[in-house]
Amino acid sequence: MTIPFADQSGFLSSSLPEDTVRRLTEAGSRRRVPDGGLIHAKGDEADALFGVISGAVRIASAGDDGRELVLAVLEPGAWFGEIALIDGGRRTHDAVALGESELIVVPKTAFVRLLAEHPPLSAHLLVLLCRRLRMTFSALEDEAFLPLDRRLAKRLLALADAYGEVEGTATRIALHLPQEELGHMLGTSRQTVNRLLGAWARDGLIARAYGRVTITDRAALDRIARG
Amino acid sequence: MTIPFADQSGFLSSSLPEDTVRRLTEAGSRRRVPDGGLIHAKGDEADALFGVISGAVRIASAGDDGRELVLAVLEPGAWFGEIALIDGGRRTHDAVALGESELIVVPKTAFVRLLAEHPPLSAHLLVLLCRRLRMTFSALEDEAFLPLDRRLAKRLLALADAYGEVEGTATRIALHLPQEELGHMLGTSRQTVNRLLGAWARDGLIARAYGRVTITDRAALDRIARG
DNA sequence: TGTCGTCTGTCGGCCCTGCGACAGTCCACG
DNA sequence: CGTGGACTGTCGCAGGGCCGACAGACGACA
Repeated sequence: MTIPFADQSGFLSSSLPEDTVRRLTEAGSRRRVPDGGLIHAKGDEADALFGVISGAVRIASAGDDGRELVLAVLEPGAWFGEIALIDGGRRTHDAVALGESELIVVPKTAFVRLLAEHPPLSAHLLVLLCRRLRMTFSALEDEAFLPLDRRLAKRLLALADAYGEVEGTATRIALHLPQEELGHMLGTSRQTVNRLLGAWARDGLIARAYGRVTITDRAALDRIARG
Repeated sequence: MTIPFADQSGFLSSSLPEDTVRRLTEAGSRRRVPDGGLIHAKGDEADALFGVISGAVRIASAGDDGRELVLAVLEPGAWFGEIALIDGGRRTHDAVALGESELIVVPKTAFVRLLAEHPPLSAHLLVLLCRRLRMTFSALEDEAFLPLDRRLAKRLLALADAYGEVEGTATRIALHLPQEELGHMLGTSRQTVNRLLGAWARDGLIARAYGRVTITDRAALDRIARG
């Protein structure tokens, strides 16, 4: 499964003229959120756009039972929350801080004003929404088509791209990442994730540690991800 | 599973000022497509926006093997193909005519010009893209969370909404709809669909015919869909 | 009206995955 | 520095769903 938004680390800042980003940041204020702090919940009314300055934000939605689907983990530079602002609807997901995080909060009124006064913004938002749509389509297809091992391999590689810290020939995913969390991301159980990781660890593709995964043979993992 | 786009029968025409729709239709030409005709394939370069005048269009993407994921079946009044036009990328899905169909084809150049000359268009496209995103999110969640019977029930109800023909107390889905096609929509097998439909037919919720399904107890089906 | 391709209905075997259970390990926090 | 909570590793069972197979029903089209 791809991680929608994962390559959106730039979101606004990489895709919009520096000018626009500056206006947004100036219109907003900073807010510090503790680890696990709820930024907004699915179904909330929306009153702001957010940007990640430091830390990380987990975008997820919960099912009827306790299950949870993690759509993305956003890193610094990413912006989120624009959907409900644009269409006036409710929030589509829960957003929770992963580690103590700092955000930029742009009030709805300021965002709307900027949208009206600064025409380039809407043109760029169109492109960015299309990109999100493509990523979500891709996630949907992966979910429907790919066997679990390919999905897990893709997800690990994507996490490594976003959060990898190189250690010699290996890449450590610098996130607190219990196997149950991986299960949530894939819509599967902790035990199944454990079994796959176990097999890969035996073959030397990855190394497991407490709440942490390190990729030791990226090429082999890539081969699994591609089928 | 919800059907993304299913309530987009109006798409542009219901959400945009009549004025804009007129400009679009005037900028385009009409094209007749035979049953099963390929309008565009996933991965194609995009050179036009399409609107459905008559017939229907199936939006789907194929997996590596023969499998296929049907995202939506568009009815007259719906527009599609704007994503690749906006972001300049490839087509995200296959679009195939379902029954002899007539389309409006708006060339890319005309669409782009209208986007530039007619500011309200981009504002409305923003809202519409957000709506599509929400529907795709919803499809993704359904795929991840809902058991098969609920997904099938939801899909039948959505199809009945879009294509139902009332016959007394029953609603016949006026589409050629083999069970294998239903399986494709849900990412499951024909046999599993058959088993579920069989159980529901025994309980009087639906009636099955050759390539056709009729809903006879909508309330009960709704209860299944809601869990 | 006959024929052939499509669609339905149904089995049984098999595999994957979920789930409960439980022991062992790690580490955060007091 | 000790302890409780979190996480891992691993069974085995049960259930759901896939797949191949095949007979029978339907209907489009000649």
